[in-house]
Amino acid sequence: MAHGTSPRPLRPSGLSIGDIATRTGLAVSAIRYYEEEGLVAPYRTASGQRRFTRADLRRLSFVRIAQSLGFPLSRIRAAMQSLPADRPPSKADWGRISREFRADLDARIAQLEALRDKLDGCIGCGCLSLDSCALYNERDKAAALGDGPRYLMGDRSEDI
Amino acid sequence: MAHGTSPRPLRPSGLSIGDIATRTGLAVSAIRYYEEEGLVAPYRTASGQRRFTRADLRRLSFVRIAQSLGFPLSRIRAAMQSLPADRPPSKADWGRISREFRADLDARIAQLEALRDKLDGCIGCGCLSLDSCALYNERDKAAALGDGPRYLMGDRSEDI
DNA sequence: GTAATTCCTCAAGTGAACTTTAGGTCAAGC
DNA sequence: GCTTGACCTAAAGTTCACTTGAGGAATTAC
Repeated sequence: MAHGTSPRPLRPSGLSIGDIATRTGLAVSAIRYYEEEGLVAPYRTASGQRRFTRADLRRLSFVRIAQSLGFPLSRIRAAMQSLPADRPPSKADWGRISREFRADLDARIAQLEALRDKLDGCIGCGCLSLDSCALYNERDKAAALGDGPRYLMGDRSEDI
Repeated sequence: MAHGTSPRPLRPSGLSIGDIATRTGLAVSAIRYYEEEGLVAPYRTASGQRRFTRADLRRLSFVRIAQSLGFPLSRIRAAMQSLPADRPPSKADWGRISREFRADLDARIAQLEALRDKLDGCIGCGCLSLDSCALYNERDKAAALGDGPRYLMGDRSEDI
């Protein structure tokens, strides 16, 4: 920690990257990476050091939480782009994004449950080799989870 | 397809990698990769071409299904290592692995539901910035999902 | 018998989400 | 006033799960 034994109150000069790291549990290198990726935009001191506001702290906490829920950074960035740039986001702003993610999450859980039930009926009964097996043919259906292992979310609308 | 317009019956010589690819929906390159990773072990013809048995087809189908459920290859390999090497796996063998994955899946769904509910209570109410927020402090708890973004499964028992 | 496929290996590339390293600047504590 | 630690940038490395490409051999189709 840079500014003493406990992180100083945010005012007047904002938090350093080290302070933010300990507060959010993110690595310093991860925070720099998130800035590169446009997930957060700290201002700089005269000498070029990053300084973070309370709103930045919230953004980064949200990134961490959404990540732990399995959302890719691209999705998180997209959602956060709807946050206001001119004023600090309000409770309502965050609530809107939260509801968006909540809906995605519900869908993902439902999909997972459906597949789990097929797993019971299908692998459990040994029919894995049959061409009529529901799980086996899952790939043919529109409702299948993303078809690449890298896209667990199933929310990627681009090509592939 | 190598052996005619429709894939020939498995006997006497097994299926080629191309046949397996069309049957499982996997790419040829993916199947080669899975062999490298020890997930399947086809035999070879005199000239070095891969030939797959019915048991191999089942293994690869299982890999595809488990992948779509979000399990990493390392986990799938670990589970399949308990399959017998000397005889083709029985219905009971697959059933045991299936139950194992089903349990993991249930746990994952439960975790996701718990986090979703916290998302409601926590981000929804705007408390994201408070140090007492449950989601915010999720990382401190043993029950948290894997702490790296690459490990959505939370089933990785190694270091980190 | 030849052309078109399919197959082979090995090496390198891809994308996501970072970390690590190298080489330096700046600020805090004594 | 100097050392120590935190900070900076830029580039390269890491892991997972593959794909792509190069260069060549074997098989199949006509």
